[in-house]
Amino acid sequence: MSNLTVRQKEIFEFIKSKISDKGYPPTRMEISNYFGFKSPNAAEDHLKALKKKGFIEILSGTSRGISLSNVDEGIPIIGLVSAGSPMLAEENVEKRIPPHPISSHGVDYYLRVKGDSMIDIGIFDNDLIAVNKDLNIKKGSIVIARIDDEVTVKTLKEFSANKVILRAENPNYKDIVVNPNNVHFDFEGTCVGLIRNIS
Amino acid sequence: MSNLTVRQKEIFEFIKSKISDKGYPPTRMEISNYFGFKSPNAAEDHLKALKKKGFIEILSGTSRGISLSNVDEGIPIIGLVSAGSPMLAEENVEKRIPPHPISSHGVDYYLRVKGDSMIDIGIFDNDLIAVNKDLNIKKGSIVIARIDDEVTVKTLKEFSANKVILRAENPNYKDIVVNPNNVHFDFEGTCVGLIRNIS
DNA sequence: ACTCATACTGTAATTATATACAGTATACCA
DNA sequence: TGGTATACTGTATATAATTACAGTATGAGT
Repeated sequence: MSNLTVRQKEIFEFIKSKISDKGYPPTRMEISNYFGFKSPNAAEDHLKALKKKGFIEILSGTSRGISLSNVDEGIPIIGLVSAGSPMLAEENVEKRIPPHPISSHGVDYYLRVKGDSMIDIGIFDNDLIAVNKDLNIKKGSIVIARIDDEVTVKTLKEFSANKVILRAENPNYKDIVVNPNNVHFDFEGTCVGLIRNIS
Repeated sequence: MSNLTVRQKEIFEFIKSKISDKGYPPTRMEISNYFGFKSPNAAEDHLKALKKKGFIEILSGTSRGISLSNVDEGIPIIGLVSAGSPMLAEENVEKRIPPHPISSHGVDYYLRVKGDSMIDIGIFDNDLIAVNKDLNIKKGSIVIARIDDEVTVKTLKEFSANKVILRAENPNYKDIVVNPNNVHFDFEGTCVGLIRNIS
């Protein structure tokens, strides 16, 4: 999405919004009217730019023949996280799937759960948890944290400038006590939902 | 969906499939070509019939101006089930939400879980379980069963002509042993997934 | 200085599309 | 037995839509 100009992005968003609420893409004329262009060719030029940059496909001779290119479609599933790489780095994306059907917060990605440390609150091995990375971290939240490049899901019990306590929801695990000044520590997000496939 | 003729249903399905895989609705000509009509007016007539029956909306003067009417969109969430009513009766539908993002089987509806009888396998109070109603019931499956108009979710332990054993996944609950000949008993479906919102 | 990308105006032509009108034939309902 | 719905063919036309060509103007990169 990054190598689009501001104007091109506006056009692209307009096309997406038309598709989602009307059910079909706009014509050149409709784009021009919306943006106040006096010539349909202005829209044509923009479409060509979007095509060139790989964001849409244009079917020639077809009315409203604009298809969105399915790059980056869907919410990414993050499996194993490579050391040092940002959560959403492409190398960590297992695949992409549709949005969470009922999450009341935005979902930035799904994280595949490894292990049984959270089974007492119903988070099992191989479940997908829905993560929002911008929500305010607060005591009692289920948080996704990174400690020295290791990513973990735990309940946040305490949270101050020099002491963080993370608790597993499984009596077999001990609390993790961290001083963020001594180790590399980051909150990666908050768990806002869960998805499980039962086959 | 019921008061459509066979032909009309075919047309309607064709329109839906075009929208979902091309991203825009078909023209009269494209419909005619697909069905082998020799006149675009055959398609026009069908569209008018579909409009009259409320399945689509047509925007006049607009190319590909066909919108699906949003009746029955989404997978229903079933909350409390009224005694005697079929699972999917409209009175039982709490709301409708998008499909399960990763379920490998079809999902006919979601059932809102009440109680803690399945917590040992991570199914908690208020979770939504995804139910497929046509899957083969087999030992070990998590099944949705109706016993004398009461709907319950349990693991199927035994299953023969005159004995069914349903087991809760929580040691505080006893097995439910049923003779299908003596009580009103039905399998309503199999649990194929789970969704949870964490707020 | 030159090219290229961006962001448009203005005009115009071909073709894609919607859609009315006139029929034909079958089936069902009252 | 006449009306209405279904399911088409066949023709025709106004208009919706794509899309090429010719410009103008600005800013970035080389």
